[in-house]
Amino acid sequence: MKNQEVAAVFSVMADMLAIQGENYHRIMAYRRAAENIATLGRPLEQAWQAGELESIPGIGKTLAAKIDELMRTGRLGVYEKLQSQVPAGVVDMLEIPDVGPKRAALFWNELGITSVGALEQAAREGSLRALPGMGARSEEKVLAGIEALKRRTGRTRLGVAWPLAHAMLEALGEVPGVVRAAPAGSLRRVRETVGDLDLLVAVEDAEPAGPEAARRVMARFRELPQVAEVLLSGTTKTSIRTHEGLQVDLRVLGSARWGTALQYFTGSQAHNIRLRGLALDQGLSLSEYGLKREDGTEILCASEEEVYAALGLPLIPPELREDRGEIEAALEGHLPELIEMEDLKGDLQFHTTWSDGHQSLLDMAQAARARGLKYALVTDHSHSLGVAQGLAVEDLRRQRAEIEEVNRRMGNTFRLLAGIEVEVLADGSLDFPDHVLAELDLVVAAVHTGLRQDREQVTARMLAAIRNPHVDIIAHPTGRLIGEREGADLDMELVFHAAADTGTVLEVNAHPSRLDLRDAHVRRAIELGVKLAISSDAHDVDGFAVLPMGVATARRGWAIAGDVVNAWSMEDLLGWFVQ
DNA sequence: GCCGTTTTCGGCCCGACTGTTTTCAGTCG
Repeated sequence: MKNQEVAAVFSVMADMLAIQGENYHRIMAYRRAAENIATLGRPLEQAWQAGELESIPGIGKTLAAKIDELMRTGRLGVYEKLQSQVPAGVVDMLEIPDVGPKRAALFWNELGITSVGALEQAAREGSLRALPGMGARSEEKVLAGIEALKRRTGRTRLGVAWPLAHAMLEALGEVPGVVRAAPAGSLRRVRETVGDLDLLVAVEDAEPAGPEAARRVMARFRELPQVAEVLLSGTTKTSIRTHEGLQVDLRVLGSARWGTALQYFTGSQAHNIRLRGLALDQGLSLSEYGLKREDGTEILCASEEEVYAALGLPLIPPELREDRGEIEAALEGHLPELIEMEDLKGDLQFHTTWSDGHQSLLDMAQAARARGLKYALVTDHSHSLGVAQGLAVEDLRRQRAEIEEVNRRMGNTFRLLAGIEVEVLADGSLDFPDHVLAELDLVVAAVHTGLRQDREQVTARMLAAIRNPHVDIIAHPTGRLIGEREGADLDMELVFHAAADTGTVLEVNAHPSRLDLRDAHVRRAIELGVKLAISSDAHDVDGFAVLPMGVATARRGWAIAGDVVNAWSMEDLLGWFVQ
């Protein structure tokens, strides 16, 4: 069984136990296990075979035994028993905003409702308002929630969420009395998709100017053009839904509490729970408003550094805050010195008008240099990728002459390297003969077609490309498009081992629709000794702007500059591939 | 159900907002 399948079983079990009114902490144990399995980065089956299940955080004897049963039989007795007790439609109701386990159980037990459709009908008939704790307003909210559920499009990609958040923050930043405005939540942790947006605004601390400014911020927020519906609005918190159906939560606090607030609203929830536990161990209670001692006195933190320092920890970068070992590493003083955008010295994939790019070699080279890069590898498509007007062998040689001309014009401030994004064909062979590839500085190989091949076939094809002595880098290894298309069904463990053996570099494609390798794969690849390239895949001069998202994805995978070949000097980079 | 240089039992983060309530439960993050 795959990680996602096991995680889904535990997640649904958590929902069912919640509906049955089970102990809250037992439910949380199932949720934590599901989360950790889903983001493990290596096959759970492998950990199972190695007898290492209990080394996974949140997996103890009981859950390890359940995983064992799932792996051996594909079934889980206690899960099937729960399924016979709690109808699937009742679990589905938890997807509705403002319907949690208590209300789902209420609707089911009191009115015999076992589906979202039946719930909608009951709400329309006015039968929910008579239930204990319910009323006409609550009934309306259930209906509105069902409507929102029907419109919902799932998680929003980073490339969409990021500009939206910054547009809203810019407007809020103009309100008089605002001191700071920043994104928090999964956007600040730079997850590849976000479920909602969390925005944080600090106003001046003075009375009554601060509270007045806070009211102005809330009013301005409710009236932003992106807002379709105000879900709730109080003095510190307002939630809205955009026309696209994305929920945006805004919190406003005094700037003296900025550190605890930013820390808290950045999350993740699992990270925060651990942090609050650490605080309690030291006789402190941590909230978004500050640290409280047992005698009730407060410690205010204006910066996140102060929050972590108060708990005896160094600042943990937002990208690591997922409770995947970062707190232990911080306690032991072993936090990695994560790669930073400033470390990048070059780019190892971009396109020009020679194939499907929109600008010339010279324009692209100048744009890359303007972003502080020292070198870039030209990687137009090879000819079999007809949709991208791929290059034929003779085009490649003419392009080489132009590359050399651009290099002469740019002098010693910048260097273009001659490369190609060569197609890996259906049988694992490459689109160009070896002697052509041998003429290039570096060769990037990519699979664009036949991604649906079965696991064995597509993995064999990828391994053939990795083992080809002319191939230096594998572009966007899985080929996934976030929210649109699953990647190829590759055996990533085999891919990583092969890449480590041959020294073949795997790309972290920085485009927000790809981010491929993804964060969990980055971490596993590094563990196995694989080197990475963070590449823009730019098709125009603005395309280099995505590089920070690639860097952030690498950081989420605990990458340091030494793991990333384009954080090295050009000499070191080229030297790596001659070995 | 997990977890432990204060514990193998007894803890397990903390607060805002809403609606239905005369003091709080449910949901959410």
